[in-house]
Amino acid sequence: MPRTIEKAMRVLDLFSLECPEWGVSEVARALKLPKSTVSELMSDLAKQRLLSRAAAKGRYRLGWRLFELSQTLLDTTRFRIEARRVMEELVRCWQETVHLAVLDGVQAVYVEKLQPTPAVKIGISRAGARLPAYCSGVGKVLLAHSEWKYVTEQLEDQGMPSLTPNTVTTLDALADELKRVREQGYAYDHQETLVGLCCVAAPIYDSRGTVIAAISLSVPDYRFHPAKSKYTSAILDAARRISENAGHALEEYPGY
Amino acid sequence: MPRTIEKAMRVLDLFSLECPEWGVSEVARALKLPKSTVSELMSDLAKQRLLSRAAAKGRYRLGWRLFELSQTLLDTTRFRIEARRVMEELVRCWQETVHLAVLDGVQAVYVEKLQPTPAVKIGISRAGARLPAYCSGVGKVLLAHSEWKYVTEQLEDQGMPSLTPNTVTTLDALADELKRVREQGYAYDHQETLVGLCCVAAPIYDSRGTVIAAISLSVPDYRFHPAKSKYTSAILDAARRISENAGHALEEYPGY
DNA sequence: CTGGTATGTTCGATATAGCCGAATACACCG
DNA sequence: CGGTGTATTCGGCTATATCGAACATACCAG
Repeated sequence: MPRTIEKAMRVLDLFSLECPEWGVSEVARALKLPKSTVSELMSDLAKQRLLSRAAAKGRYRLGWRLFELSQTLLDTTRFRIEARRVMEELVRCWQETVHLAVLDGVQAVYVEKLQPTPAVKIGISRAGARLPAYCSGVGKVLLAHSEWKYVTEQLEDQGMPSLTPNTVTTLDALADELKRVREQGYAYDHQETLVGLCCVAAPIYDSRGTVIAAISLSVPDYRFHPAKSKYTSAILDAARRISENAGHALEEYPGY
Repeated sequence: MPRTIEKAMRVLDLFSLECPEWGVSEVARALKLPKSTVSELMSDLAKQRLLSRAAAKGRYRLGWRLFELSQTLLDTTRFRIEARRVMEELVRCWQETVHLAVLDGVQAVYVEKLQPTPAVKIGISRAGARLPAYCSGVGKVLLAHSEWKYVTEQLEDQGMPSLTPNTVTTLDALADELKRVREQGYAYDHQETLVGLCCVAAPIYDSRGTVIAAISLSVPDYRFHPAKSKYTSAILDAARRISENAGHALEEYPGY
């Protein structure tokens, strides 16, 4: 179990929107490691272009090799192109925010976020953001179709802190909820991530019938309830079209 | 000098558009390393979410952590938003391919590529692609404004293979060319990357007057020469607008 | 022009941590 | 069922990452 990789990731994880630049000493302080260790580690990360620095002894930024690798990841994620097309249509039609997410461990990673043009920004979500899956619509859809044994293990380790009063915070409650999600073929999020915000989310299947992603509509509370069923069928239809394009034969699966 | 990082990158670099999935044995064979070593390394990369695998013992794909990190890189690259706006305008106006690139070492990395809608695809370039800088328009612009000492060192190591008969292949010729680029404030690429393709490229400055990126128009040979000067002033104008938006006071620099 | 306190890098002895071969386990195929 | 192909586990060896001290710079205030 190469600890070097882990340490390297702890360094990379420091870089964020708020703190996009880090010096050796700052990192050493933040991670409580000797400066010398950090200096060598970061210089090597820079050699591999995972980090870059403007001046020869200046502070570091994230390196373009990350973008490179990320692009080959995206370019080999087939459903993304069709998903984007359908998402654009959804936004145009409903004037609400649409998310596309994949499961990574027990966390949902937003692959794409589309908003009605010059809208009020919703919450903190952005493409590339990572969020515990148990407390969002897309997340619950993804968990519902993954191995329960693994999910419990992970969540027992990581805990289930509540983001709002409505967040599911026990494994039992989550098991019930996921069962419902599987049966009905979609998931609601009633202000579980953010107070005042509701979502409907539906699974995207590939040709083997595996759930590979989830798509959701996010709508402010007051606008959501009156038209709940309309939003639901809209997101189901969108998910179905993306799945079909990915080669999925739909008839056999629930919710359609 | 942590060799672990280097090895990890050698693994990640195997993943490409053509080969997006790798098993442990395949990687071991490709890198001529013991399976056991590779197994542990890749399993750890997966723990850090730099790799992911569908099944518990299946083949690996690139992991979403890469996308996550890449997004914070992009989101902290300020000039990108304005650059994209200007690029869209360029494409609409000239109906030609536009590239945005940054320098990484002595290689150019394409940050963005825009094409006239359903056009013939130009060459192999795509966002996220990496290309030796000495043989492209954007590359020469970027090299022209970076430290010559470092450039020579690197190019002596890496060599300067020619991609077309027109490629600059000696340091002396490159020095001359870069001098010209600095003086005139833009660079031409006359079929140096790809036979039949020409470019004009111009530098993008930040508020401190540092060149942070380059933008280019790529035009088929036969269309380029008749309208060379039009394309040139178009790309200069675009670069100027992006630079200004990035806080650059333009008057003091050549080429404008 | 100091002395003080930041910064980042270099070095070498130390012990840790990653490495590799052999053994294990599982899948698939004829 | 043996014969391939996967991938993982184990443990001993040694290479290798680590850490503190020393060394460079740079900056600021007295």
